[in-house]
Amino acid sequence: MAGTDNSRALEDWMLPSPSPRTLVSSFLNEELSSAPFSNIFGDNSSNKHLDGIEKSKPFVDLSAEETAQDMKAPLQLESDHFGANQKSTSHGGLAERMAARAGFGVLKIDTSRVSSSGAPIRSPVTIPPGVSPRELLESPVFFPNAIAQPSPTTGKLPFLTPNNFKSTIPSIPEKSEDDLHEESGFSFQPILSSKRPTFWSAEKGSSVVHQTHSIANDNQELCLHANPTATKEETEENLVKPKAFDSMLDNDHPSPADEQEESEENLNGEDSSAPATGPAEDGYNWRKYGQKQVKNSEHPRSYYKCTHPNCPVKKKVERSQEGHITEIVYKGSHSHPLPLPNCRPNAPLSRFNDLQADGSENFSSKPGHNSATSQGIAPNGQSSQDVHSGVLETKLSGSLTTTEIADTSVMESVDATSTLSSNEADDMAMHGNIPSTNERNEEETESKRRKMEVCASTNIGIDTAAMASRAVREPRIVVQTTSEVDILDDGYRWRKYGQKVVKGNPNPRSYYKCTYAGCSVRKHVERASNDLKSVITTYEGKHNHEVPAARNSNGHASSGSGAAPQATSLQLMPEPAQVSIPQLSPAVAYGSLCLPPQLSAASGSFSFGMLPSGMAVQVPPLGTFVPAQMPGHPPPMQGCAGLMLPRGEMKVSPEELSRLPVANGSAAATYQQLMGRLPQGRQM
DNA sequence: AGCCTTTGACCAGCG
DNA sequence: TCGCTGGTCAAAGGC
Repeated sequence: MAGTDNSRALEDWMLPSPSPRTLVSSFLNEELSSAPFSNIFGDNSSNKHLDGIEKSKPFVDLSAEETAQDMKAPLQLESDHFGANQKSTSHGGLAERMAARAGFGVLKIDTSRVSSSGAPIRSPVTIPPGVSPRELLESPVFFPNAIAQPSPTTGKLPFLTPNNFKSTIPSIPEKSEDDLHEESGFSFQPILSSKRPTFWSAEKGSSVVHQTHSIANDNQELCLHANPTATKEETEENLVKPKAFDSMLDNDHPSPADEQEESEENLNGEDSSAPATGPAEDGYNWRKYGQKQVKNSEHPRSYYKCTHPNCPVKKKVERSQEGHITEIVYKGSHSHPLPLPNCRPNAPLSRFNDLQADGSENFSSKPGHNSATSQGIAPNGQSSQDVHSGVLETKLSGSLTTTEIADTSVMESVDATSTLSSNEADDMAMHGNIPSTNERNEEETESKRRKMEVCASTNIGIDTAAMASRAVREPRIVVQTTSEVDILDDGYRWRKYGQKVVKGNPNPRSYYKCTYAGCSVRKHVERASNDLKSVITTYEGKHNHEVPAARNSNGHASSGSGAAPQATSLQLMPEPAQVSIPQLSPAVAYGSLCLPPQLSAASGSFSFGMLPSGMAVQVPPLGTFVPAQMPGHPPPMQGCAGLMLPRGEMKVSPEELSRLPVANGSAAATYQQLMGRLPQGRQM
């Protein structure tokens, strides 16, 4: 079909673009993070986001004939999605509201540190001192697929592997735009991340940032925000954190779990001042249209609709009197990309301040995830799920289960935490058929899961009550992808210690332990009983270590797991074996055009931008250049390294740009060429 | 002024 | 057909 390629291309490229933040994070180290990121950006970059939105409609160059396999897919990079002035006005409440709206935890950014610097943040994209680039790096936005999701257990970004891309992307059905809109499945991308402060986090320390992308059917809404200046209500999304689950929907009262988390953070020396209050949002705008007390529930149920025109997505939220979210059920699939705070109509720029303060992210974010669609590869439905573009840094204070089946995503809370303390039991169960705690929990959770699966919708349930009662317990996270992917390759190293067939699923379940010394994280992987292409991975526990160094194409761990690499240690690693850019989400494509970070590292600051609107450029193959692995950081997104230029900053004609050697992997050369065109003062 | 929340009433599905 | 229940509508008020 002639339209197939275009559709694919559209689908791929229309996906939510990675946040510049994420791009930056891919190559920044912690040292750099302390530098005033805003220095790089000129005033020009600020306050242009709105304008950029209008101009960026042709986000995707459909004229490109390259197929997804071509590695030459034209990419029109959008720039000016960055927010305007960054003002750390509101530090709390916004995130909470966002969380409530989106049903996700809100990333909280310690803006206090930012403000303390005394330097006004002008750059649309800024990384507050103290904010580790890791968070940026962990941004799910970078993940073209579910596999690329941050580890459910740690929130770290998983290492993107060619296999993942190859295995998932091809499975993405080609859809017309109409189809995308008609998709009713729920895309969900629960991403739990570490407690570390994230780029977006504005609240004290906080915690978990979840970032996802929504499909970008509507380019107009596909605005990238580097600027945390968003309005309160607009920033509350995309962030999914278990903690937030407790506090979603304007919960002003931290749950015991939250408190526990904070305590843990304190112990860890991490900023825990972040209030546990506030709802988490997924980046979408919700309008409450009803509330009522439902039978058999001690908690009132609130009904929300996505405020986007013609968007059928609804969600139900139940929360306890204490404000704890007890259940969130999503229905439908967003027919639009995640509305970014500064992209929203009528959204005052001043509100961005709140966004930043709250650390909410701006990118898409639909709960739900799946290998193919998460991170914006596919908009909706089976193969395409909305992606949460928001950064989610999560405090895993509760149990969380995510299940996706076909176009249905289900996330429900499960009492699986008890299994965390019974690893031995699991072992016994493995070898002696003794029901492990897992399995015991499984039964009770299974019914819930099935119940939710029955609904052709995405459900997110958070049993906050259970969470409260098990405040300290580790969460159990179940992620079911709709594509056949090697979900095992999540960046961590696992040792298989058993396999068995569990009740209700003819497919054997494989049990794995994290091979890291002292790490008790386990997971089991099985295919869905009703969908051979779906893989359900259940994680238990949280990694007490960082994601192991990324492995190169040969399967060997890359260097960098030891000493902290400098931001300038960007490595050019031709990896022909890797998936070509066209097979990746726009996020990757963006990253491919990013410029080498080391050039910006000299000044201790960095910035990024995007290519001028209307430009379609060829992107280098994935892996053309890869930032060095940073200790304690997830493997950098391959192909994502660099500096992006604010739109308008770079005066390069499409013709010239197309000739830039980015396609052959010469990112540095590209960078230099581009930088040479930048106005003085913009360069690093 | 516009958006959102609240809240009581209404509607629809189901047993 | 009726009652129950969940879901939705829409007016009113707040922000």
